[in-house]
Amino acid sequence: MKTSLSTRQRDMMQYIRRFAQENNRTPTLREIMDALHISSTSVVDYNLKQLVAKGELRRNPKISRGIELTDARPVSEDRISIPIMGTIAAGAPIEVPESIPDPQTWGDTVELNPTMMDLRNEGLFALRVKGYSMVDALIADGDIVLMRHQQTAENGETVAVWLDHEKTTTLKKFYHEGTRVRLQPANVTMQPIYAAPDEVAIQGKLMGVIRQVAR
Amino acid sequence: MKTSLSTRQRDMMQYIRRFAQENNRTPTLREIMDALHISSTSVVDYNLKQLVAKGELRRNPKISRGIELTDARPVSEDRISIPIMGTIAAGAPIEVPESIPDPQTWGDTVELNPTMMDLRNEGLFALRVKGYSMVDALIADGDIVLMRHQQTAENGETVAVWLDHEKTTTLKKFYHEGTRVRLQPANVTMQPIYAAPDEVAIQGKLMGVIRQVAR
DNA sequence: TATAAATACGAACGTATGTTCGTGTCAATG
DNA sequence: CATTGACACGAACATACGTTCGTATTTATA
Repeated sequence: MKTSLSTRQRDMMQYIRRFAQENNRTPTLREIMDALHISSTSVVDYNLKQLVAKGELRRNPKISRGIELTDARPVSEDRISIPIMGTIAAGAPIEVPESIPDPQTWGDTVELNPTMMDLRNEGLFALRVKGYSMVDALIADGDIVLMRHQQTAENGETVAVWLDHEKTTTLKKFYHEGTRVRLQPANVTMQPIYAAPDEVAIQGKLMGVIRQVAR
Repeated sequence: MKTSLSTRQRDMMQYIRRFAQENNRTPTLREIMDALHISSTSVVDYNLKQLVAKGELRRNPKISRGIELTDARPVSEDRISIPIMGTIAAGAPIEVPESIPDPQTWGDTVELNPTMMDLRNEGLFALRVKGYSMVDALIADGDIVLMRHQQTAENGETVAVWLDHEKTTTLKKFYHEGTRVRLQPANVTMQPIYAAPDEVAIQGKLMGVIRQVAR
């Protein structure tokens, strides 16, 4: 049922797409008319109706600028922005922010949508990974790790923990074990660290990883 | 110069953002009026002017629905959709598609934007990883790997290669070595595979990895 | 070539939408 | 208590924008 478009209709589609792209809104009949040197809005209207019939567009009567592109609208507009707050470097303490600052002041951000990662938008922040200090957690140099601010952890969750004696923060799997906590590297060949609960402070929890290896 | 907003103005901003998000167009004065139970368009207009003065938005007089978010990203910004074509299971041959099918027929997709991964949109497809056959490449169970369809590779690139004798496809680092090719696991403790160039077929190249560990 | 279907024309019209303006309320200030 | 400035009201108004309609042109079809 792939009805073909007339030249004019194809031109109109192209114009509407470009216009929407550039202006964040769809054009009016008259804008289309002027751009394509059509002599009457009724001609535009006529062809618009054809395009609607052919499924290329939707139109909302009663609403000015009511043209809508049928394709350009994956529901995933529920996109969330996450601020990139700094860097994790091998050995160096992780820069974990005290709190998430005002969105206005964010610099770099990562924008996620549910098709790729479905996170509750709450206390999220991101860090760039520098070096290979976390290969044992399957995290490489250049990765971006997504974290959520939180002070507690369930057993088995990977968290950023502040170690009081080392004066550093590292990324480990967390386990409560009665009077002590066990911090387990993801790499099974490495030894866990044990500590008293009040010697460690959970800074955040690992939610996801993004890695780009080529372009 | 961080002028603060009145409650009403904050509500209006919030509503306008949400409306724009959902409808791909900004609301009219009357829509704002109804939504926020304001009794006159003039009140809306008044506060809109305030918001413009405070730099929160731009307005295009002469144009209906002429409100523009200052921080607005263009509607169909450069977001790219990548079809999730199947699964990589440990041991099993990788399902690498012969070619990218028509977008119309895509089922699941991942949507990327340049803030998280900046890829040339050309021959891209994605696979879900099942099992731990690729931990040595820092790829875990549940990850989504992003690949590009291609038949050739530069030295050192991680590619999906079809092995003629094994009748399987695996993910390895690729090296030309004169008359043979070396397929090197990312894990240095594992032995490389050597093969004649005509016994292997490069199916695609690893572009990125997406991992979600919690929500 | 006759006829129908598709497309184009342009003006009139009606509604959607933004703007203006005189007036009113309320809190802060002196 | 008078003054002032921020904000709200509502109705009238102006114009941006979509729709309709009778008529012309072009294109396909018999």
